Amino acid sequence: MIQKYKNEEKVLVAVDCIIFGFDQQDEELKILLIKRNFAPEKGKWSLMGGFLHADETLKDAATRILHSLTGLHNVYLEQLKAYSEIDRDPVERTISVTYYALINIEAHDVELIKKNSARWFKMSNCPKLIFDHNEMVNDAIERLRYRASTQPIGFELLPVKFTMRQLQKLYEEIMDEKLDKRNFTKKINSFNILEKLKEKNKKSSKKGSFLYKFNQQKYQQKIKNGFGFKI
Amino acid sequence: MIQKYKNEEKVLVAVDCIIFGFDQQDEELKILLIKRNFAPEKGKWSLMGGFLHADETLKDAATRILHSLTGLHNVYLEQLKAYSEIDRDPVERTISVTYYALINIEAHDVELIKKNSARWFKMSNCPKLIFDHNEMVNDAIERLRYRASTQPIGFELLPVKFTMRQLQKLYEEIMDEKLDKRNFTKKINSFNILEKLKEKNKKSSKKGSFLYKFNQQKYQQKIKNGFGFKI
DNA sequence: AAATTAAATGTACTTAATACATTTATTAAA
DNA sequence: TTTAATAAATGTATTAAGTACATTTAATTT
Repeated sequence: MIQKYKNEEKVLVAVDCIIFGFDQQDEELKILLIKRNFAPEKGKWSLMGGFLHADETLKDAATRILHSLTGLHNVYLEQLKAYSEIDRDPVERTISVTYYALINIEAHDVELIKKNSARWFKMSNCPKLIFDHNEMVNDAIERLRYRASTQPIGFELLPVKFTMRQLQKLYEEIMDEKLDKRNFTKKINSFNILEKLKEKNKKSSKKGSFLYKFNQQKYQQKIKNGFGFKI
Repeated sequence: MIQKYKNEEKVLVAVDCIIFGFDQQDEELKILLIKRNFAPEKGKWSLMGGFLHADETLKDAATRILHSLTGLHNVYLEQLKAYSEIDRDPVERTISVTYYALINIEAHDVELIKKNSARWFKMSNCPKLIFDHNEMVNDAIERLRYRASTQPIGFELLPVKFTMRQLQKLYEEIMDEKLDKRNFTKKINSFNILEKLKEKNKKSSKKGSFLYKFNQQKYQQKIKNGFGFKI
């Protein structure tokens, strides 16, 4: 039998989730925050988080935490970074590993969110958060931008059928810059990951705009092989 | 007084370092590995690592570990990722956070390395490592490639004065592809981060090749603002 | 004087990025 | 039924960046 490691100090490990959603009503990128209901910083806004259990990986923990807030399974999750400043949590020494999640904002469980006193906030209007959570959010949006410029983003954040305008607005929100419609369309089409449907969405204009959906296979291919998105 | 978190499980947190160096003799990218001198897996090759202490951040720990092996201070370090599979360390549940380091291979303390039974290995000839360390190395080289394509690399890995050939070989090693000499020179010059010196390095040819050094200020500027390196 | 070595150098071609304005389909109101 | 309103759909010319490619040059050694 191998001896255990001796005299080594164990620490608390937390997992915090930066949950992104794209609100199709007002075409804005949002994050889901909870109102902390215990001391310290009770009543302040915070990322959804929890402690790592002995029998789960970090991703397991992130999945569990996300499910407990949104009711969602099979969510896109990517590990971001470990935060370890000694006093980042004033209660006790805790390091935190962050994950960011991309979810379809229409699909989550509204009741659960209420129960957890959670709310969607515009990214551009993110409140002051507890501890180092604002830094986490900033790091997450930076990573999301990187991902959106190297792999397709959208399937996780949009409904199954969507318009070219919605996709463009999503990219504009992520990149935080206006894009040219014609160049955007040209670029997206060149990736050959969309299927144009015969249906139109008539909500936005008299003319209506055609709906698209992702070609799953080609989309997954692009995720694997990547692309250079620059416009 | 705020209560401590109760009933939460603490875990061991390790830090493992992927230490890159560029060997100017044989113009190869190498990593520094140690021969593990305790069970389990005694005698096997491993990344240099250690446990996180209560009074230090993860980066502090990485710095300490790196210093204990190389004698170097002020080394370039970047956090990579946390690894948390339950049985990744068979002794006891341990999560590990990796950092990669870029060092000038000529500058380290050779005695210390010997004492730690460490050795430089060609990246392309990395041996089988313990636990999930090979995965860590693969993730590290991927990140290094990303960094080399968005920010200048070189200052950390090359001597103060170097030839254009050395810089090109370094990039070729990192990217694992041959580059065209004229296009490489053109590109690097367009970044305007080098100063051409009057001196020549006569070792490599009869004609000799001019030495360059980085313009510190412009180099740091590029690190902040980034560039697109693609050849 | 000739041979050797790697360094230094430029151009034409192809591809990708950018800037930019008009017409069209449909519905609702006059 | 005509007109007004709305956002959608669409193409081209220009500029910038990436790629492919071969010869001459400086210095040293034989």
